[in-house]
Amino acid sequence: MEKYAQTAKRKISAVHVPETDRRESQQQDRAQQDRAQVVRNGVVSAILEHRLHPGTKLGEDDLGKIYGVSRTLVRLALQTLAREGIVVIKKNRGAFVTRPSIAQTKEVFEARRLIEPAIAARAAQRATPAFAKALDAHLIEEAASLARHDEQANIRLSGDFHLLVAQMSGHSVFQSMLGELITRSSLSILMYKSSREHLCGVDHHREIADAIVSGNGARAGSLMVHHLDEIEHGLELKADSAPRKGLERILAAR
Amino acid sequence: MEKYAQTAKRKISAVHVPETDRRESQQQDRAQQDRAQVVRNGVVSAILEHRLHPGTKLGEDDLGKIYGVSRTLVRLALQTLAREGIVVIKKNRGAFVTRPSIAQTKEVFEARRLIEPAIAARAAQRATPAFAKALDAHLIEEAASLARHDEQANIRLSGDFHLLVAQMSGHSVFQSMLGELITRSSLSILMYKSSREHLCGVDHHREIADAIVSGNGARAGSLMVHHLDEIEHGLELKADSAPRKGLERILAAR
DNA sequence: AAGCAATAGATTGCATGCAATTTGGCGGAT
DNA sequence: ATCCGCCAAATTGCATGCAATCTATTGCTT
Repeated sequence: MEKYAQTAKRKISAVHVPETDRRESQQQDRAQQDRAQVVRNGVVSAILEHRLHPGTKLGEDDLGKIYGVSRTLVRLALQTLAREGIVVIKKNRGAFVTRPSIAQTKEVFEARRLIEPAIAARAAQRATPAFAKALDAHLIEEAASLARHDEQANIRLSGDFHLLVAQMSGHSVFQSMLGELITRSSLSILMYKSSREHLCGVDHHREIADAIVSGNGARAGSLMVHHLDEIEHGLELKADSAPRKGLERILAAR
Repeated sequence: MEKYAQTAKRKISAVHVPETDRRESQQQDRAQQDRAQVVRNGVVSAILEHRLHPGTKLGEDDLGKIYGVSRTLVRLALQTLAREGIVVIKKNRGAFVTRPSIAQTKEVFEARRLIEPAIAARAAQRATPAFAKALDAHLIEEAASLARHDEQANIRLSGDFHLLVAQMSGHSVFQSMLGELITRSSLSILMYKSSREHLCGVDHHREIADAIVSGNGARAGSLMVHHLDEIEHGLELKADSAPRKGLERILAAR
């Protein structure tokens, strides 16, 4: 439990975006200082890669030891995560990985169904060869992760696709909103995914990308909604199977 | 500069909402501890009431002295404000009240035009007598503030109306998103409002409320879009008159 | 034996202190 | 006279320490 690679949002930032856009989004990110971000990203990665489960307690000292930083920075990271809805801080109790309720999960997907079509449509309007290339490169990588059955990579790349589209939209507000929603979605998926077929193929993404590149915003939007619907319907959002957490979940499944 | 009343979101919380909703939104808020929130609210109020202007530096020691808390808590509040987009933190430089650019302002309003109709429609679906009463009470208060030419109160109440509708929607994700957008809108309005007629009458709000109470979601949504359009068009978002900030900009333009 | 109370341990909340970085002023060189 | 570089004051970045709160174990009482 000593090395937590921080690979989230790794290659996303390598994509070229117009100068004004980049300046703005950077401006926002500069709000967080470096080392706290490392902790935050580490936790997010760990969650996305199933190393950390909903309900797990994140002690300040524990994290501090792992990352070699003081509790001050851990606290800061935890605070950020709390604002993103990834972690819940209970007063005098500590921080815990959020265990999204069914209602919360539905809310997150509803929000995505509202925002993402708009994002996709905007991206289609602004499509350029450079963007097309970036999309293509991403889809190839995504397909590769799927081919080699690298679930962890695929989960991350799957989210990155949506983030990439958001970046193409050139709308920093939508972009940051979607960032939060995607992470929260991942948590929900992690918690409620039906045991069978959890990985959505790359086909949807491919279709959406095509629509965007060809400038067909309306089609991109409706495809996006459909895609999100499929993801949500792939979850078992029933009250009975609901909050299966850490160890119990695995044990209870047998 | 000694007493910063913290009246933001004051009566909002007095509105009755279904138990499940309240529990969830509280759960989120508990992430911030009390005293840091006091600082945060104080700054927000100060901004909304024109006591603090875009570009102003918010020194840690200064705020700490004013509110009687240590820099640790000030830092936390500043961090929160930064995430909300109200403040920009420059590394090793300090925190400054955000000076929203024209592009950012447009983005914020675009986001609101997307989200708020959906919120209004949802609110209309869930309309209950209790909610109707809350809306009515709010509109009366808003009209009163307008009648006595209390601009500060009106600015705050005007934002609170939208927040109230969001609360009625029972959608905590939309609610928190809108909270941020509204505060940022206020900043933009503060910066770009045309010198003449800045206060939008209470008429729009009244119409929207009526549509919601009568359960007409579609109408509530379109009225909302129209309302937001009017607000945005009331701003002077032209590059020339744009960021009338300190002196640098004006001088640099020559 | 079960339930309650008190104490000990652990963990978070917050403040303060020290190191690092930036800013503004001062002096010297061109 | 202007520009460049250096030094000092101020401010933020971060870590540590102490107090407050919660949890859990132990022991006592009924």
